Amino acid sequence: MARREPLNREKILDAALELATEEGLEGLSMRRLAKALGVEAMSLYNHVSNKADILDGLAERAFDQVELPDPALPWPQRLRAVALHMYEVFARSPVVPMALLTDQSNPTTVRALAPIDSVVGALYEAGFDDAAVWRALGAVNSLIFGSLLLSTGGFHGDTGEHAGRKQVGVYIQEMDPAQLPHFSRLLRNIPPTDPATDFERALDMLILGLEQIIPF
Amino acid sequence: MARREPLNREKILDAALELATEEGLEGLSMRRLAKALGVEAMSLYNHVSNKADILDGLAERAFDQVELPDPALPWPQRLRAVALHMYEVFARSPVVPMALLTDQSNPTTVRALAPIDSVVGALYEAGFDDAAVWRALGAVNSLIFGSLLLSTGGFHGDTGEHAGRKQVGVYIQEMDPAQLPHFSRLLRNIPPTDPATDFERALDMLILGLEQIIPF
DNA sequence: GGTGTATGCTTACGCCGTAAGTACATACAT
DNA sequence: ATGTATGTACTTACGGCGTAAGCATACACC
Repeated sequence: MARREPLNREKILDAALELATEEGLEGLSMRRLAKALGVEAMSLYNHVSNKADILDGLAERAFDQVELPDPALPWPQRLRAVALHMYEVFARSPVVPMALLTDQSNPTTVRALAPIDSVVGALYEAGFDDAAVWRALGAVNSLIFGSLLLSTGGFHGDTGEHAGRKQVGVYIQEMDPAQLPHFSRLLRNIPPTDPATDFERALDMLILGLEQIIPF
Repeated sequence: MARREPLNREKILDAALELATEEGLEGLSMRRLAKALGVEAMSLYNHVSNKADILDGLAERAFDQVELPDPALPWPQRLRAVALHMYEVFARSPVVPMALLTDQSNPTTVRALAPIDSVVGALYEAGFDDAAVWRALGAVNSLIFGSLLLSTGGFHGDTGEHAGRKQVGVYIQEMDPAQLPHFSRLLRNIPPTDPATDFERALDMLILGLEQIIPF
């Protein structure tokens, strides 16, 4: 009886990322994941400790892909580079920001936190004190994660919805232009923008704002 | 046999908000909600069509609490006022932004979309074209929802975590200051900031940025 | 009193994460 | 060559979830 090629953590994470990318976070279940690997659900527990562990692994892999910028660069460019890379990496694996924000994942390894450290370093170098660094870090993270979540799924009536048009069309028909004049005007003319460049512009505005309040 | 006080949608929404505020979105289940109302789970379906309907109801109530500013105000102040009110209202009911961003709720009524319409109106008045309005709306929403989600729950290693100290303490101990020098310095000195005022500052920076790029 | 309708209860289905126990293939010691 | 230990996988089971379907009951109105 031919023994099956053995399972391991990496294979599980590979399959989990693929499944979650196709089916979303709620489509990623231990049973479906096992089935995709040709295995029973409980067998997974020989290689990962639970579902949160899988999500942590995916998050860690993602953080790991974020390139850290040359520390010699001026701080605004460093901040910009890290934030953009984080956005791009997470946009490629939308499960990860979703899992992070819903507290289903909470990676704490050095590898995962290195990009954050880089951002914090840039802010300290700019001359901000602890409180200002804390606030600025929060603002940058909010923008990154908010943009990601709004552009993948959440609240279609509101923004993004990557592909656009499809669901938005429903709103246009249902909406009474007399009651929501501006919003319905906007929806009638949705421009073909790309979430990534939209994020980039917002980030630049934020960095501009930061540069204007650095203490001297 | 004493007939019980009849159920209705409002009572269900009241209890749902209370339960979700105490137990979080994942603690809000039809069974637990029914138990809190002294009723069986399936009885709820006589008054709401499903769980998403309950979440839509909560979101709508929240949006309804957002005060719309005097249209006579200059557009930056109007934008600021709506965004701040949205933040405050949602911060009071953290389930709502969570449900919106995870696509478990998607309200489409006029009442729910009025604040958005107000924001869009302010941006058009500023002179932005469709694409710029679309982007600015996305940036504002990202900041609002990102701030809310990061400060309630998501990714403690990263930011906010309202009460602070407790979980952060764990990180400080586990973290190697040699590998994450800046981040560990920051965590050692977490200043006692309030998420709401942090959001306010970030919003002001964003509005400042918007004012600088209005076309003339 | 009879009937229609709205409300609530019960049961059941197919999911979920995972605890606990079992079967078995290989690797090694004797 | 035989026996044993180890690790992997499978099976079963528990208590949760959302909700479809069917049944019981209490009231409003004739």
